Amino acid sequence: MVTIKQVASHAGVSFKTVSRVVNNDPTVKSANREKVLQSIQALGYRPNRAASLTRRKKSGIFGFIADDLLKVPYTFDLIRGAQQVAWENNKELMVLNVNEDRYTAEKAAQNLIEHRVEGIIYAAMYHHEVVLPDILQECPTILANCFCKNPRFPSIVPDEIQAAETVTLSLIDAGYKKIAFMNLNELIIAAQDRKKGVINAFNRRGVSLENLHIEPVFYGPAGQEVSCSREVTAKIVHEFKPDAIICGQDPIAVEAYFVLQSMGLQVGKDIGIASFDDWDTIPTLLQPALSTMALPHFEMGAWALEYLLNGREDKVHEKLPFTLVKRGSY
Amino acid sequence: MVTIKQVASHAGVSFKTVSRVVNNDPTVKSANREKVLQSIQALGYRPNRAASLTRRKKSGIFGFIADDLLKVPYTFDLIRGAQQVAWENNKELMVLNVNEDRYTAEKAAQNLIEHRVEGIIYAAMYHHEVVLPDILQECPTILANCFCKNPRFPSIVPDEIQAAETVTLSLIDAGYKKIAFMNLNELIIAAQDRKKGVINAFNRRGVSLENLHIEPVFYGPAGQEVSCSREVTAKIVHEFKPDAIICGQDPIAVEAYFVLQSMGLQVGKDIGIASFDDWDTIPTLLQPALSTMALPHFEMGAWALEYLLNGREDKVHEKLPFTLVKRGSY
DNA sequence: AACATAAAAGACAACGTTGTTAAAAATAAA
DNA sequence: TTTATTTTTAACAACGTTGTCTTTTATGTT
Repeated sequence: MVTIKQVASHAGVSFKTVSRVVNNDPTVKSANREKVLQSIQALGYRPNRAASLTRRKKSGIFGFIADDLLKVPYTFDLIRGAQQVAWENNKELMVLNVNEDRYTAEKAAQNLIEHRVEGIIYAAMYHHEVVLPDILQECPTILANCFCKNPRFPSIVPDEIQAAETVTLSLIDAGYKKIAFMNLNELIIAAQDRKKGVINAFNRRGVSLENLHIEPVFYGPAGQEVSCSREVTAKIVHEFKPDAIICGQDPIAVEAYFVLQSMGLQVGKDIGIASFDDWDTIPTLLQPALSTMALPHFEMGAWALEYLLNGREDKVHEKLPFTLVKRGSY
Repeated sequence: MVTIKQVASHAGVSFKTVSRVVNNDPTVKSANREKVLQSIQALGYRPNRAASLTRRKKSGIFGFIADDLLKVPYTFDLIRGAQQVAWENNKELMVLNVNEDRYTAEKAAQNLIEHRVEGIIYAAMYHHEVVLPDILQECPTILANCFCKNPRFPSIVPDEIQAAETVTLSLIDAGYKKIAFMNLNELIIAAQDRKKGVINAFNRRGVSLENLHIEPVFYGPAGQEVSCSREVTAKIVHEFKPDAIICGQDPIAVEAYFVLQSMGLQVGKDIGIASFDDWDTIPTLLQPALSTMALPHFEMGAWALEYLLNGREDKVHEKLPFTLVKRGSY
């Protein structure tokens, strides 16, 4: 490949002048700058990042380690958010998808550190606790959409309580009186916190908890969960007779819609439905479109990169709010 | 950070010996190797990739440019496939998500070339024609899930004709007599090719085309398409009276299921449904689960990286087959 | 015109590695 | 034991940049 020295001799200046032009150093006479620019163009010169990094102290690269689990569409927004902030600051993001057996987080972190990244975001597909390899202590690291035992790692997670409280208040204020909540697997933090949020809302509005029914629809250890959304929907409608149902995630709502339709109930009219996630394409695929609490994935990604970018060292454990996306389902 | 020289003086050898140990050079006495290894451990040495790249000819890095559109869950498999092959060969993949206005493919390619990547995969969310920036000609580049006018760029795309033919043959052979195909927007290549495939199947089995009805359910220019899946489903069932429907993509099937249920028709019993994509979570969310032609995203990603890895220069335009995932919908 | 000063360009070391070649040490052969 | 040969280590250049310092050139002042 063409080097700075070849450009220099082609332009008839010293190679240091070429370096100055490439780095937009203002102390170059415009006549020379012009000559150099033309030579760069003519020879097709491309700076060699590796070489420049040997002299610069900062690499300008940030790492993003993604739990392979990253299968759910909207989680990609975590990457987007981080990348957006990286672009705005002329930084680069190296995304590595990891996977327990094939390519471990340990290996990924090692690669990133060898590239001298300025910081690492470790992101998980769903909000849960993770165990990090020790090597991550060698580099500023922030957890996104997850947390770990070691308090020295800062983290940014969605505010599950706020989300549940917000959507429940919205339902109550819209006039719904009897609400059922088909929760996620109670083993996961999101389910536990959302339960609190729903109850908070009832208490804040002074509504008796007799008008609330909470029941999980996923059981079993993570990864091999069994769903019983349809059965629970049918049972709840028959027995508890709610006028609104909150679903723990958008796919549950899809199943609920089917069951309700088969029972002759019209969503949005005979019964209100709300949900969590804003799982791309699903909410608008339904009729009426699904009102759902959108996870702040993009915002978490952006927040995490911003944290690293600012060279912060404080061990924050931040929570970001969900956003209510109101559509026609209640 | 710790350098090779610091390790050397700690271990009491020359820095070249440390370099040899790091690179697994067998010509190091095991006693010395041991000493060096311990020093590396003790000092927490991490090789500096940038520095090593100044001397090595190959960077060991491949670039992956993803059309931002990458919003659909399964498309992530393109990246997974490429990454898998990269891992197996001890290479790295730099994934850059691009976006018409914010971060162009041009800019992404420039960055990758500055990192001296050995090759670039340019991947699109859906199978369509793309326009590539000229800079990509400076580096071995292959298109995945897309193609472009310039024949000098090799490409790997899904075999739409094969897919449509396969699923149609499967339906005919399962005894279905009247088949409706709710196609994608006819402006896109997938819709055009699948139409051919469906017709091929009818011809191969000698079934009259009177038993086939093809109609698109998306209209308008890409990006601002209007869907009329529900209307078309209802109309087709009333007028054409098919015993099986093929949906152009899984979300269309979701809508069809709703319409059919509302008409009192049971999928898998009264009417067969098949689809394209294997759009994660959707097929198994439905009841009965949806039989669908899975796009070979993972395989395309892997194939593309393999192509680059082998230093191939031939201008192939390869097609990879879909896989029929048979579930209960027909 | 002479001088002082500021602006621009150049020379050269340095970055942390690997490649090459020479030297030293270990081993085998005589 | 000496010599030849092989194995192992070391010395030093090289990679393509940027940082620092010096020199040259241009500009302004008297």
